[in-house]
Amino acid sequence: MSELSFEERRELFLNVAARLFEERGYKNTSVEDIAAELGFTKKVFYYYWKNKQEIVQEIHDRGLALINTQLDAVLEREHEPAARLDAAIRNHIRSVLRDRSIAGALLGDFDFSEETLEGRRAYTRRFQELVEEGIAAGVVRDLDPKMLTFAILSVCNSVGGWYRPDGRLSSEEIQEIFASFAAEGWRTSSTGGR
Amino acid sequence: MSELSFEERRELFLNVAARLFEERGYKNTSVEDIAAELGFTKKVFYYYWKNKQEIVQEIHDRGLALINTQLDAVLEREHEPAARLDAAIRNHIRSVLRDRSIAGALLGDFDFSEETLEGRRAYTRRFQELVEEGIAAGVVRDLDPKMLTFAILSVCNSVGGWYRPDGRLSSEEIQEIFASFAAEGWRTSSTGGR
DNA sequence: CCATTAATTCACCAATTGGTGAATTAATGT
DNA sequence: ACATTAATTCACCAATTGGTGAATTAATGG
Repeated sequence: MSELSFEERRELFLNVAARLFEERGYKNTSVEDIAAELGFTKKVFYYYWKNKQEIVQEIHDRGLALINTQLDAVLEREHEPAARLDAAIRNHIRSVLRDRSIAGALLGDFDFSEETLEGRRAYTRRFQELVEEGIAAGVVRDLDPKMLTFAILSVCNSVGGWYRPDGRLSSEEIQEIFASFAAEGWRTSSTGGR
Repeated sequence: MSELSFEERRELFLNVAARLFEERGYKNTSVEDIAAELGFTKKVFYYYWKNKQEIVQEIHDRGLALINTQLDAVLEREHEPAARLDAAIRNHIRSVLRDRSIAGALLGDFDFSEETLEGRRAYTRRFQELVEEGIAAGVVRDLDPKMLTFAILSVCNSVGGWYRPDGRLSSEEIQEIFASFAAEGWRTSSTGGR
């Protein structure tokens, strides 16, 4: 009758914690809050987790691993530089919209381990490489690659801050709008030329 | 010999608090930290301020008032819809780069009063109106105005998150890159037409 | 049934922190 | 000098919170 394994129970904590961190912020969520949400004393939390830092770390690491894996798959299918960057952007937005803990992880206010921060930097670097390849191929504007990468990622990340599944627009629509904005900006391309 | 008025002393606290909030975050800055930075006991803080909420509120409100005033001035000079939106964007980026407390205020994690939140919404609405005027005039792409406004502002705000005055690029360069990205996106305009 | 291990609770500690009351010192006008 | 007010300090409270030790209950295998 005891249905859940140790790992499954951990998963339970993980999901609840991710949701609460994202709703109230890391500092505003106590270990007791997390445990209480599952009907437990906070000591139970410490039975499954070493400390508060460990769980937020794991939320972050899983989110980053997921988005990286999906990016692998996406990039395998695209070969033209502009298409690759566009696909990476759409993958990022999609990930953030689907799994809110990813947004929380990427924007969070907690202090991560150096290792985790390096993971974040590595992901950013993947993007910057796509940008640089695009510039080299002449399909991406010749702006400072680092700044351009930051700008693109900030657009992608921002949707996580306010998107609600029951909102006016579907996640597909939002993805389309933001990816399109990142690619073309707000200005009407003067089709008349010049 | 006592050189500072009550108001001037308040200003002192205001500046220090703004800097600390922005460096460490609101929750991670104690009232004692703020007072200690000025060589005071924390009780002195409470001599000049009602509570912690009051000072963060005032930081936010001043920042918002400043950026609104500057936007007034900027918009008085521009009349063509595209130029107005572009000028508003540059004004926003410039403000965020110059006064770091504005970035902190716009991105902060504290819980604001309803009144303050309304101020924030009003500022966003000004932007959205510029976007809508641009769409009506055919100089801004016909994307969902609200989403487009969010996307633009998220780009503008993001610079506040990592800009350091002693960094590789000047604030003018950053402003140019981000405003340009917001307007045109990352994709090379295929000058070949189509 | 019993011994062992897994899971959970209770009561507590220590540190931090927002905030306060009462007393003390510095400045000021008269 | 002196009374008054402005400015500041000290000691403290109460609440929150991350984390722990010891005991207790539930599950399990022999």
